Parts: sequence; C-alpha cells; structure tokens
Amino acid sequence: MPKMAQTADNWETGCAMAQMRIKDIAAEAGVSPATVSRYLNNRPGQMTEETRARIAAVIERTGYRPRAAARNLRSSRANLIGVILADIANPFSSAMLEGLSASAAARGCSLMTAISGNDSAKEAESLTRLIDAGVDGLVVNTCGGNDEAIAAAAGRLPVVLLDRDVADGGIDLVTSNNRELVTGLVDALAAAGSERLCLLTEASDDSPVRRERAKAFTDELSHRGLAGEVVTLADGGATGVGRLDETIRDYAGKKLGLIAVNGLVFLRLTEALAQLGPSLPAGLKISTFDDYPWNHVLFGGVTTAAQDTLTIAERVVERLSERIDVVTTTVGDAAKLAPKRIEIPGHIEHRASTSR
Amino acid sequence: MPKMAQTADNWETGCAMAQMRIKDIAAEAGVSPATVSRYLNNRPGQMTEETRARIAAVIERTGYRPRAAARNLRSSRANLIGVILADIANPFSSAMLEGLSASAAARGCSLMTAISGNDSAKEAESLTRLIDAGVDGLVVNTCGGNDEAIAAAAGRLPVVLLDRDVADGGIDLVTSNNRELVTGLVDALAAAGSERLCLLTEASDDSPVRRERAKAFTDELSHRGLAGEVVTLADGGATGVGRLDETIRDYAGKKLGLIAVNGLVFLRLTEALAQLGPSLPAGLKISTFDDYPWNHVLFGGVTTAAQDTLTIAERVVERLSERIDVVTTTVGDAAKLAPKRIEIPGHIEHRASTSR
DNA sequence: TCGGTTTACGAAATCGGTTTCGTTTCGAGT
DNA sequence: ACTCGAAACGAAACCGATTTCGTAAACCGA
Repeated sequence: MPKMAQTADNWETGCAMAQMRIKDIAAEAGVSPATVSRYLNNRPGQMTEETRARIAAVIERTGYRPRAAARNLRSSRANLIGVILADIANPFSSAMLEGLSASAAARGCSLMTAISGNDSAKEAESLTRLIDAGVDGLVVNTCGGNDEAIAAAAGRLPVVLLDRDVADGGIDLVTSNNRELVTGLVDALAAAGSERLCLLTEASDDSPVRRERAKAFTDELSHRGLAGEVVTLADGGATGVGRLDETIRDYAGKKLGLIAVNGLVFLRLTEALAQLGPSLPAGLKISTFDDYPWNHVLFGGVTTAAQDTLTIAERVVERLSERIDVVTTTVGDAAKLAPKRIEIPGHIEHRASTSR
Repeated sequence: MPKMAQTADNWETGCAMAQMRIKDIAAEAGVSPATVSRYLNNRPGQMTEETRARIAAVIERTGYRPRAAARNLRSSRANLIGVILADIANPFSSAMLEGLSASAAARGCSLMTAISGNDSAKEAESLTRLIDAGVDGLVVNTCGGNDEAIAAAAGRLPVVLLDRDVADGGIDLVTSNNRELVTGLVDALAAAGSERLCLLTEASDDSPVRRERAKAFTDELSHRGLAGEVVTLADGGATGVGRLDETIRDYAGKKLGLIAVNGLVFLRLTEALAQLGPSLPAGLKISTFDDYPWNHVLFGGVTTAAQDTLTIAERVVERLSERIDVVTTTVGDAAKLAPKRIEIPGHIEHRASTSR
C-alpha cells in the first residue's frame, strides 16, 4: 500500500493538526523541504526575497517549530552542553550554574545538568548518561575519583573542567586565580595586625583547589616571614589537636588571623565561634573564600575572597564552544586545540572582620 | 553509485572505527537490527537466551551505545525533563534541583535546566527553548508574569508547577503545606511568649506562595485572638512606616515575634538586626521559612520552617512521569489526568531564637 | 545572440535507530 | 504424522529534518 496521504490538511481549519512537518510547510509555501530547511538555517544568500517572505509567512501563521530530534540526528549536533556539578548546595556552584545557563543561552545552547553530590559513583554515572544523551560538550566540576573516566570522556568529546583539575592534565581548565586571592587575604589579615595566620581546611577535601590554595598560603607565609600553618579539621569541628573552638580560644589574644579555605569550612568556623559568643574574640581576625550572602552580615561583615563566577562561566562556555566548533568542522584529529589553563582574577571584599 | 561499504571493519583492529551503528552490531552478532533493538529495549520475552547472549557479548566488546537522537526521533520520546528555576541563589531551589536530578536519574531521565533569574522575559524564552529542545515534560518554578504562556505550554505537553501556582489553575502543582508551617511557627513564637506577631514580606514579591502564607498567618492570628499584622518591606530594608531596624527597636521589649516569609526577607531582617548589635534584643523572637545552613548558627540558631525538598522533588517527577506516560500511551485527549494539587508537609526546626 | 557562470531551487539520499508486519521455526495436542 | 498457535526473528517502512547533487533559469560580458 502506498504511503497514506500526509496530514497537510489543517488548512484554514481549527482541526487537530497533529504536528506540522517541514514537508507541510514546504507544500503550503509551494516550495521544497530543502528550501524551507535553507530558510530555517539561513544558509548564505540563496533564495529570492519573495520566496523567503512566503516561507516566513507560512511559518509565522502555523507556528511551526522544527523537531530537534530529527535535526540532531542528521546534523549530529544537539546544541546541548552537559554540566556535572559536585555540590549544588555551594553558592559557588549555583552562581556558576546561573552563569553557564546565561552564556549557553546566548549561544543558542541549552544546559543538561547532573548533580553528583560529591559522590564519585554518581559522577561516573552522570558522565555516561550525559554523553549517551548526546551532549556536544561537557563542563565538569568534579568531586574527584574519576580521573581516568573524565580523561577518557575528554578523548571522545570536548570537555572543560570547572574550578577543579584532574590528575590527567591535558584537559582545559577554567579557575579563579587562587594564588592572587590567597595573597589578598593574607594582605588583609596582616594589615589588620594578625601576627600568626592559619588556613583552615578539611580532611575530607583533598581537591586540587584546596592544595593549590594551601601551597599558595605557605609560600606566601615564608615569602613574608610570617608565622602560621595550614590547619586541617577532622570531622565534627575537631582540629588535629582538639576541638576547633578550644583551639581558637587558646589562640585568642595572640593576634590570630584565620582563612577558611571554602564556604563549607567557614560554616564550621562560624559554628565554632558561636560557642564563644556572638562577636569575635579580641584580636581574632577572620576571612574566607566564597561570597555567601551571609558574609555581609556575620560578625558585622566577613572579609571574603570572591570569585568572578560570571566571567568564569562565560569563559567556560566560550572555550567549550571553540572546541565543539573544531570537532564538528575539522575532519582529522590534527588540528586539535592545545589544552589551556585559564585563570580568572577574583577580588577581595574587605569587611569588618579584618578591620583594625 | 551504490552505497559505500558500511564501516563494520573495526573487527579485531585498533583502527579508527568512526562509531558503531546498530546495523554493525547486528551484523557482527549475526542477527537483524530489529533484534538488537528488541534487546536494547528489552522487549517482553522475545529472543532465545543464546541470541541474547551473543548480542550482549558484541555490545560489551564494542562498547556500543545507541545514538539518542535517532532513538528520540523515531519514538518521539527523549527521556528528558525540562526545569525552569526562578532563583537558583535560593537554597530552596538548589536543594530542589538536586532532588529533581536524583529522582529523574532514578527513572532514567536527564534534566535540562534553565534559570530565569526572576526575569519574566527570560522565563518565556526558556519555556520555548526547552520545548523546542524536545523535553518530554516541564517543571516550572515560575517567577510570575507568564501565566498564559505557561498555560499554553501545559496544553502542549505535561507541566508540573513547583511551589508556585499560576493564575490559570488547571495545572498540577506540588508545594509545601504552607498553612501547616505557618501554624507551626506561630505556635513556636507564642510558646516563646511573643504577644505581638509580624509576618515580614517584601513588596516586590507578590507570588501566590507569599499570599498563601500571609493568608494563613492572618487566619491563624484571628483564630487565636493574637495581635499582629503582615508587614511589607519596601526596598532597602524600609518598612511601610520607616526603617526596619527602627521599627524593631520601637517594638523591642514589647514581646514581638517575627516570621520572615522566606530566606531573602530573613537575610534583610538579619542585616537590620545587625545594626542593633550582635545578639537579639530582649523580648524579640524570630523565625523564618527556608532552612539555610546559616540558620543553625545565626543568633545561636533560628527557628525555621523547613520544606521537605527531597519529597517535593520526588513527587514532582513522579507526577510528571505519570502525565508523560499518559501522553505517549493514550491516543485521544479523553483520558487526561485531572489537575492535582499536591501538598507536602514540612517541619519546624525549633532553635534558640524562639526559646523562652 | 550565444557560450559560460552564477543563482535559486527540487529530488532523493541520508542520519541511526524503532516498529510493523510477515515468515519461519518450534512444540504441543490428537 | 499432522495441524495449529505461539515464539523468534528479518525485511522494510518510518520518524523529520539536513545535505548533496543536479538542473533550469537568470545573468553577463563579448
């Protein structure tokens, strides 16, 4: 039996036209599907102004929208960016997501997101799911533990790392200039009169970011000849040598300056300080990475190393787009872009917690 | 010219096999593509155990993954859920995203997200973009101003509203049981000895959630015969009759109890209180919606109406899946599910800010 | 007016799966 | 042994766009 009459019969009727196909539009405009396709993707120059107008009119009138699945199949491009986020509870991540969303939208791309919740297994699963779903490229804010899998993925499609590096090397990375930020915080604390500096970190966090900040911190100390150390918190607010609040009390009055290596650590610091009373002990100065909204308010304002999330997001998408374009354009593997490390400067919000 | 020999020539060679197609798998397993397809979608019973094993082996060995675009095209299903979030900075939203991500993943779906940033225009744009991208259904946490567009979308594909209703009615909605939560907070404040209660809201927020909470609040007051009112903050922390901090100072000592209608308002309340000093004025009790991590810490702990984000997310996805199944199964519009309003109970975290 | 380019457009192949429908095979019942 | 129904599987249509390739028309300089 020959193919059933194609449903182009919604003409001037309020009937149940299931869904317009490019074929129907073509028929109604009196042109071929190929021409309509050319119109949709506004291919260079081709096409009479008159034809163009006729097609435009039909599309306008029918409210036709091309089916993405069909388009993707043929062009093997989905205008889709996959994003894997380690910890969405972190305001850094949510700000990033908002930025990525905006930057992607500006390029006509959508975001497909997965939240790993700092779980390596979930991260691995997200990786394959997003790839299977046909994303054009991947933004990964890894929680660690999947270095080979991520490297493998980077071999199959464009990948840009966000904020956190993986062992492999060889993959694009966009991050804040952590060294500069550490220097800024040390400056602030030193200017506030602190004579002994501590960088507070967490045992469970062994990310490259943490390591980078710790390295920058110790370098900075020795460079300036300042006393200080990196203090690692065990679970539950305990430091290596006891409870955090006790440690702080012991130090109090000795012109101690503290840096929380990230928002999570800062939260725990705040909890510990709350044990001691509503305001900062005399002589204690504090500062932190990550600009939570509450940083304005706590202790009259906490000096913060703020990352430029919008710029980071923009650069991530930009870089990823470059790679995607290369992949869909180039034939061989020869012309691949060399992996790049992009550092975005942040800035220090000077607030009351480091005032003299 | 006849079709070029299909690239099934990666056999036992480490060569550049572009990408396996179902056809290649079929050939290598000595079966037809149809059978492989049946295997992939494990269609009921069909297929010898032996055939199944042979196909499995080939897929395992080649690492074949079916192309999503092709699958979507034919089955007109993408296993994709679109999510539009009004304000990702709100921890409620990020928690929700995490929950949605998990629930969707459990059903083999991915999430396509758009952040409207409380911008109606962006929201509208996201709406069409996600639909064009071919999502099977939509979760909308609207910022308002697009009621008709959302209603129209709900006419074309499954839509579930998250936390915020739209004028139209007739669309599924999952939300917290706000009335119960308001009652809980009023209970807590009353038990703490507050004699005059205020619900703090914001002028710019005219969402149904806010209205619902306000209504519940006034109802509760009159029901108990308590004094109090809804206070709307203008921009910059000013109330209708002056600055928020002044207003609070005036009230202080008069056994005032405060409820912030959401996390944003609470942030402003905290800022205002910070003007007055590090701890709560005597006699002032406070509480808020939305369980930010800092609520544990501020003022020794702030009594909070916490929403059960995980359950909300789960129910949203569940409901959406139901609708999606109906759409892809049923032919006519007859068997459509009636719109439903689902309320998820939350709970009150009792903390120091409402202790006696 | 005529050969030679462009330019506008259509026919048909194609992307890679899924699905329908028909055929063959197998086993059970008598 | 024969019939009949179910189970296993294959051939080919199909989903709805894009893209290649070819052709007819328009343009253009000599």
